[in-house]
Amino acid sequence: MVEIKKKFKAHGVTPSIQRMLIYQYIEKERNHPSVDMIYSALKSKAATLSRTTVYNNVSLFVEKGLLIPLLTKEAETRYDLAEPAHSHFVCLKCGQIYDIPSMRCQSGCVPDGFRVQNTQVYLQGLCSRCRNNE
Amino acid sequence: MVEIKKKFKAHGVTPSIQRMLIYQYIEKERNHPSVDMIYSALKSKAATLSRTTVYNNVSLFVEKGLLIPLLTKEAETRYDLAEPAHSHFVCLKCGQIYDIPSMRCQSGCVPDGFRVQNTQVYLQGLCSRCRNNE
DNA sequence: GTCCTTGCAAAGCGTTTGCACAGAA
DNA sequence: TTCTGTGCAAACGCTTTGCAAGGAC
Repeated sequence: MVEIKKKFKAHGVTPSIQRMLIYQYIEKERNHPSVDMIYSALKSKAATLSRTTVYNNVSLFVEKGLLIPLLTKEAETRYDLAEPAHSHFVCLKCGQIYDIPSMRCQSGCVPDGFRVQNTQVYLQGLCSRCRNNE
Repeated sequence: MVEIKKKFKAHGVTPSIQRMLIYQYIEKERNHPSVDMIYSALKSKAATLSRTTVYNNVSLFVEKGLLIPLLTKEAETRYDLAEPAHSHFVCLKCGQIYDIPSMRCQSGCVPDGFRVQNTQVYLQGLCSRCRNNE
């Protein structure tokens, strides 16, 4: 918890009980959760927690650079720690999202005058579990 | 139109007037359109066209491998030609999506037993127009 | 006739917004 | 008090679904 407060301070986020719980959940579970996954997991610990608060705070975390929203085709947006940078493998069968080492791509692909700020790489295919169950 | 019919046949899509118009629009405009962009552009040419038909057919095109849905954080899903494979640059300021050459990433990043079927790379930053207007 | 396609209308669902209350400084 | 954070309820908007009518074969 002390670590989380430090991280909040470094990113200009004032702590609250709800914020701590939400961030702690994401950092601990590493399951690329949706708002509803966070809400469902935490409402037993914080009975009055509302979905709105989860929405408010994951948006704040994204704005402050603590989280990134993952680009998926699912209806629900899923979130992940912004640091350290890494790429993702999405299983087309079970939908599981796996963290993989950050992939670097060669430069020179962008037209003159464009400035790249960040890169998101999504590998799509079958994970080993789903291949074994085929 | 004859070309489109050939392409449809090669992908197992039976032609209809609506399907031809929709695919022709995407192929010609190259603007990574949303369903609504397609619908708005075509309803003058086909007065009875419905949004449902556009939804039905872009989904069919995706299923048959003619289109891919782009991974974006916008509310509306946007679509692009599946072939030839290429990557995308998304301007964080104006939202414009640019096609860029397909970026290849080095192998060995995926755990054993995983099979990669395709890769989607999104570069995010500022396009030259937005940089000049800063 | 059968089967596929179209398209209107309504429902579904994740997300956002309005607003009032609570809590900290 | 003043400002920030919380959370209920309602609204919003993209998408999906139900279903009936039209068209091809």
